[in-house]
Amino acid sequence: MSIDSLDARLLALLADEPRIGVLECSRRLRVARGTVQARLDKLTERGVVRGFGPEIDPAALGFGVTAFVTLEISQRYGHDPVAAHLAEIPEVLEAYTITGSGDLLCRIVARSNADLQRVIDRVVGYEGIVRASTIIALAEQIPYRTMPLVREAAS
Amino acid sequence: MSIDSLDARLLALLADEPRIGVLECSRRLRVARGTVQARLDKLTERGVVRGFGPEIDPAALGFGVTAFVTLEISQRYGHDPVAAHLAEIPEVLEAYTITGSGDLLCRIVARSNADLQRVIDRVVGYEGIVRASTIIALAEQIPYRTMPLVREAAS
DNA sequence: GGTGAAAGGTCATTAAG
DNA sequence: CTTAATGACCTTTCACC
Repeated sequence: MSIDSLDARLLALLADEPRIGVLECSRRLRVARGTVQARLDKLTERGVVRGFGPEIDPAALGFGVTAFVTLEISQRYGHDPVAAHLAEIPEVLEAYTITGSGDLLCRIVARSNADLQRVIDRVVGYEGIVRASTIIALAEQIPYRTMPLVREAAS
Repeated sequence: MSIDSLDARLLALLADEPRIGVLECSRRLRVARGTVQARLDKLTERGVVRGFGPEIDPAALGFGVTAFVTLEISQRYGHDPVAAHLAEIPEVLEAYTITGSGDLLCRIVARSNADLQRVIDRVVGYEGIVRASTIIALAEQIPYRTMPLVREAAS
């Protein structure tokens, strides 16, 4: 069901130095290269590893402002058409339906506070959305991480 | 300052098929291999590409419950000791200081709703935290994405 | 374990800002 | 003049059978 210590060490190693290959991993972990390959294959097919795509930093692209916006949805509209509307806005990085009276929480980025206003205007410019409440992120105290969780799952 | 169309197409290609190499990218994009390498190096050193680490799916590790928790911080404590406390909890995937009266917003995962209670108890078991308000994510309407933003930045 | 194939580096040339 | 792209060559290293 879950993962073991070798899986966790393998993932930590790849997170640390993503460009090293399977052979190099086997040397660092003192196991056969076939073992590393088998572990990686299993982790991938089980969905633990989604992929090795490039991680983009929105701030480096000029989108230095992050905000969390809670949307109140009109009951007459479902979530899906609203989600479809949000999906068309590039600055909406993710969106979740949350507990409460038909609400959505989404993460939005913008080039500046003024630009954030433009993005929010575009978000709420849809009749299914009744109200939006915006929370601006001032500082990133803990950047997105999963490694501690991997270690936790292995123990 | 920003990126151009070739950068965007390169990032989209790598996001789509992460396992292809530099040479394959150059063939797909009809440019020289050195060009692809130079673009990737520049994107990396400018911080646009943070890395190529494995993307871990917490749900596949058994942490299927996601929650957003807003913490109210006692003014006598700074944010930093609270952030240090949160950093020790593996289930806290990220944390931001947000606008408002000394608050923090963090993303938390747990194995179940019952397990979420345990995690939140651990989070609030710190004297610098006055109050916690929890929002549970019911469904992922838009999974985390950056590609639309990359296209936006390139245009 | 062996083999075909890439990665990564350097170079000279050419083009464009 | 500076920056970028190109094709060529080379050596090391890896992935796959």
